[in-house]
Amino acid sequence: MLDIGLIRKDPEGVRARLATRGATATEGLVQVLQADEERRKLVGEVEKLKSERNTISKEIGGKKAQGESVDDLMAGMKEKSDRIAALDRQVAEVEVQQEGLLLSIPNLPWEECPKGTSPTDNPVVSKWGEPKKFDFKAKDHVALGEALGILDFTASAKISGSGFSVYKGAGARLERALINWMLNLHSGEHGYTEVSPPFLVREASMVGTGQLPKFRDDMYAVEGGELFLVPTAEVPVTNLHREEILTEADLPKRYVAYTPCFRKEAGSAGKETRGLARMHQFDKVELVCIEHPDRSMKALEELCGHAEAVLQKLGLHYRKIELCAGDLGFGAARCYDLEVWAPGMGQFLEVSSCSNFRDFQARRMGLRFKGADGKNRPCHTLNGSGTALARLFIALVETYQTKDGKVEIPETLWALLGTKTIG
RNA sequence: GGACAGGUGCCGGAGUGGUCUAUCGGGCUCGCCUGGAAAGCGUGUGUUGGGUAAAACCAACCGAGGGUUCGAAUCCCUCCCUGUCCGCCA
Repeated sequence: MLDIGLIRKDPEGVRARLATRGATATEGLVQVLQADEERRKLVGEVEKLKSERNTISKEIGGKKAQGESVDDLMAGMKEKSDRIAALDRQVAEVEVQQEGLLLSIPNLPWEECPKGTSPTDNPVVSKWGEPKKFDFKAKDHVALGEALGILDFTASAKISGSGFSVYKGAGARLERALINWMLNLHSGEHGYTEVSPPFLVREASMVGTGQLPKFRDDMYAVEGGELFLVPTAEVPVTNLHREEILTEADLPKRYVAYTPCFRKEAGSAGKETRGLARMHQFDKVELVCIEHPDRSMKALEELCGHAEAVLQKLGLHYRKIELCAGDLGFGAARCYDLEVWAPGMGQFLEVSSCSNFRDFQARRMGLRFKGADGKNRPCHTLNGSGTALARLFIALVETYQTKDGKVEIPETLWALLGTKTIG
């Protein structure tokens, strides 16, 4: 959520920065300013009346206590109260309107965000490793996995339909080993506190991180309740400190959490849907950081480095790209994507998205810290996948496949997996 | 799911219609005192919105939302949460 004070103070500056996201990003700006002006006018009016009412009510109390007549004071009080009630209703109405508009306006891109309007404008920041070369025709993970009996798409389709997966045997164990290994890495070596959060969250939490109200169609809602299945651990974990005022000494807060992620993926049918690449349910280990505004850009580099460490330790070729303003997610001010090379599919797959939201989410969830000057300011929040499973699984089995259809597992996972080779 | 008891400030804990400007105690801040500390004394101590150059000042907030009233922490309704017991259950 943008700061209404900033919009009021510099509407043209805000408009110009939002416009770098694309033409539709500035929708609602005019209306939100109108609502703000209307709201302040009404509030001024009603508070003056309330002040008068408070004064007279006290006088009535005092006179009654001394047995004096209060008839003259009572005259007109009912009308005043009715007028206040009517104005209060108007204020509430305008507030709801203003809040709704503010919640639907995306974040301001970082001042130095790459310009651009589509994914093709995203600059490649760096590459790590080399694409794996084979002296045979590399299979994709679907062919490999089904032949090895570690993936069963027939079963998952039967149980739940398309967009779901069944891992079996060494496949299931590999999934679990990867989750454990990543949690151990981030909590043990990168200084994150491990959290195991709820997988169902209330609407307010989804509003806090920005999924709602705008992206309701992408979320799974529990029938009859107001709970939603988490689309990412970012939601429950960032909301750990919702409506809190932290001290500067509390910052940074770093959390790592494993959760399954549930996404409807509405409108993405047919794109990248082969095998495990796009699921309605997938596992993910997520990194979350709550930081001081002065340090959040540095924290983004660190957090992204922690995600990169996963790919490096597994010896997987990947590239790091920075999203241009036009490709930035709704709440992000700056974002890096990590894309791992899947040699069987012959393409890069996004396994991590590391974003700095600055104060956008913090404003929505009332997450503040008390500064040295005693003033409360919104914290900055960041998160990044560290990393997403399914696609990591794809890259791993496709990269380490052998000519005879086996998979040779990197040494880092041997102990947790209990074997060096699958097949 | 059922019954009962609760939810007040940083913490404990009063307050059942009117100077509540939320008693009191503890904690913490700053100051005095002291060689230094403790004790003691004094002082201050929330959030949000409006307002202002900044203040002053004003309004709202006693779990949340409605209602009654000139006036609500207090009375009424709905909901949420916590505790205890019962039921159910991994």
